[in-house]
Amino acid sequence: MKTQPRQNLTHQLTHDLGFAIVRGVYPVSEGLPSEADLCIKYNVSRSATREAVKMLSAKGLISSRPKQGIRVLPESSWNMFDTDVLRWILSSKPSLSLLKEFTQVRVALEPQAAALAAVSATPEQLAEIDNALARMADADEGLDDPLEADIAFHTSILVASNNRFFVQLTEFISTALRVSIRYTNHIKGVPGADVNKHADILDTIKSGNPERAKKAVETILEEALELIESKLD
Amino acid sequence: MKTQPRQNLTHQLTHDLGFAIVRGVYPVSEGLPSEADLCIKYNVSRSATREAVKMLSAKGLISSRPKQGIRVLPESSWNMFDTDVLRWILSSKPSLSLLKEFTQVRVALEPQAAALAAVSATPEQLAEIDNALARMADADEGLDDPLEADIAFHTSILVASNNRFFVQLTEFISTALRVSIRYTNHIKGVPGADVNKHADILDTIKSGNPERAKKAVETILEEALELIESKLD
DNA sequence: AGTTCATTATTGCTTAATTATATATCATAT
DNA sequence: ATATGATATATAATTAAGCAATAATGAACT
Repeated sequence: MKTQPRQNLTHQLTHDLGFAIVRGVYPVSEGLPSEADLCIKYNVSRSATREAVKMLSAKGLISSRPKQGIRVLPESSWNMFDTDVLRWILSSKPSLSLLKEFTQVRVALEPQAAALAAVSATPEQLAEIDNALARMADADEGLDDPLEADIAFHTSILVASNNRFFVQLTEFISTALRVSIRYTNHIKGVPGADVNKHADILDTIKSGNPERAKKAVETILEEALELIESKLD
Repeated sequence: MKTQPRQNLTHQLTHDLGFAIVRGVYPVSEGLPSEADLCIKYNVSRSATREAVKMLSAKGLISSRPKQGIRVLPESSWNMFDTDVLRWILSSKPSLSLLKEFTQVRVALEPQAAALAAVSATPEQLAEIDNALARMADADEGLDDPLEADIAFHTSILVASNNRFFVQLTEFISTALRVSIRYTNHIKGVPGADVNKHADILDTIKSGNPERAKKAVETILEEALELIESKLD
């Protein structure tokens, strides 16, 4: 794992430490090296270290108190809906069971988002979904990236829900999807997604029928979930 | 809004700035005062300021670059699943439409979590839900806090889903629920929740029937949603 | 054995100086 | 006039060094 330089030292260090923590380099509820030791180890100043520590504690990975030192918090308090944290987790321990759990979340969220979109999407938002669908069709011809087109389709529905929480989840979904889709397509043995089924989803949303929209998304996601679960046994 | 002193200066400043940003004191995509000005305004050192800025940027509220200064990011990039951010938002602009959106998220998540719990909850986890239900009953007699008992019930189901993402959402749900339940009970004119309906949920989970568990939770949440929507017109 | 007190490791906080990096300004050349 | 490029400037980035506050540990004293 090469760690290409980030925008600045603090971010670089935040990334390095965060990734190390997620990888389990430092035992949970045990200690990281002290600030002073981290300075030496990473050859940076105390301030840079402290700023990185503060960022990681803002993301729920660690806590730091005088004399006690810096402690890794239990996984349950890590903010997995922070895309940095999620990326670190996915790139260090991309387990199949985590993909299953992620897909279970999608099964909960995306059908509901589609139902809301069916009721409240603006013409511009519908055009955006349409556009993503066109990209998926292009991708079938090798004219676009199938992965990114697929992601764009699903996130554009979240945006069209006009619910701030769902909109906020676009980053989360697309981050995990970037790993998940690649995997499911791989085990299906196909390079891209089924454009027709995605077109169905858009139709139901356009027709303004929340129940049908919900069902259409549910169908496609349950399929993905079953595919993953079948590999888990 | 009194700002009681937090555990330390940096956290205090993070809270003050975060709350001010969410309240809209600093125009979005415009600038906060420069680090130097913030030092003067809050009478703290440069390092304390920088650490607070780093924490807020870790939560997606701001970005900071040389010459450009510190900018408030658009709301869509605020990490609303961070409990600090959520609390700031709820205590500064607790709008009814935000409660509606939150409840829509609950409608998506909690039925699915209950379905998973029906399939995979351990005896200890079931006991935990049971315990929360008992607290709700006690609260009916004035022997416990109805709000906290209700929250405990709903979060214990999330935990029993044995899905890391749902478990992670307990903090999010309970933070928003603390505002939401108080409001819905207020407009219903009752002090606590309907214990019988909650007991039904536990029964369906215990019986191991995911579909019925899902339906049971859906029912109770759709009710809450309709209540809120009826007040929005 | 328990309580108090000193020791000590570690983070918390301040100050100050230097460096890097964007942005804007202005001069120059086309 | 309009690009182009050099220069200035504002701002964060980074380092350094020291003192303060805090909490865990162990020692001393009932």
